[in-house]
Amino acid sequence: MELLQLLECSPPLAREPLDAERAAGVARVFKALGDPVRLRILSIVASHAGGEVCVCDITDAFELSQPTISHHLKVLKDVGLLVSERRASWVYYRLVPETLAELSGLLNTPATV
Amino acid sequence: MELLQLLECSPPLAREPLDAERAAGVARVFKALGDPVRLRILSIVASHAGGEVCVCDITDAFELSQPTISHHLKVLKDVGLLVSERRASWVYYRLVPETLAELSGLLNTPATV
DNA sequence: AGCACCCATAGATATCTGTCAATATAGATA
DNA sequence: TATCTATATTGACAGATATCTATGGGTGCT
Repeated sequence: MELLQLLECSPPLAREPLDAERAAGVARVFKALGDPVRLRILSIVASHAGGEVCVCDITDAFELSQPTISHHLKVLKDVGLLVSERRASWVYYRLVPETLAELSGLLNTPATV
Repeated sequence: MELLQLLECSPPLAREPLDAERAAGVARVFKALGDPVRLRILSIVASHAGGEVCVCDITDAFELSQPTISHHLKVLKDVGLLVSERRASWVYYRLVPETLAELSGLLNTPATV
């Protein structure tokens, strides 16, 4: 099952105990967010006017090697938080807001549900 | 700075690029959520009627050693997602809904902000 | 064709992490 | 005090991960 589909059919954590299978899928996404560099990359992409960012712009924002940034982008893409598109020599990354929204809903507490 | 305070004064990821210092703090919390066992523990505590759960009940829900569960509880507690209280021989864990709510807010996308 | 630039992949390595067995600590009870 | 139960801590170890260098693949330009 796709991760986004799994997120879509998962009730908030505070509603009922999460079963093992869903927990494994959801944990993959949170683990992707559990790195400061990836959080910053995601934030750069998510907050960028126009909605997409070139890899070169991301690389410039860090003092890390280009392969390291490429690795982090792949992790974020693999869990469905980002998508990429190549145009000419450049590759552009965009946020998948649905995935972020599903995650947000998962964290809703009884008061907010 | 306390992690909850840091979360409280962090704008949504999609509002502006997260600075390195905040990213480090926020990543700690997401990293704690990035393990399936911890997600299930958190969900058990969060969804439990009465709001608190004895460690023994959590241990019974997994086929893992007691020290392993204790370790995961410590991780969740260290990032401010859970608090604990000892009463007699037993230790009870409770959710900190504010932390969960702040995380949820952090993930809000432009459409939802 | 050749070159320069952008990005991804492969391989290596040091560090981090999840797990367990063993042990320690704290409270209750006899 | 001795002992039992519940939980935490310690130490060890296998596997995961973040990072780098080196290399490959794709695109445009001359």
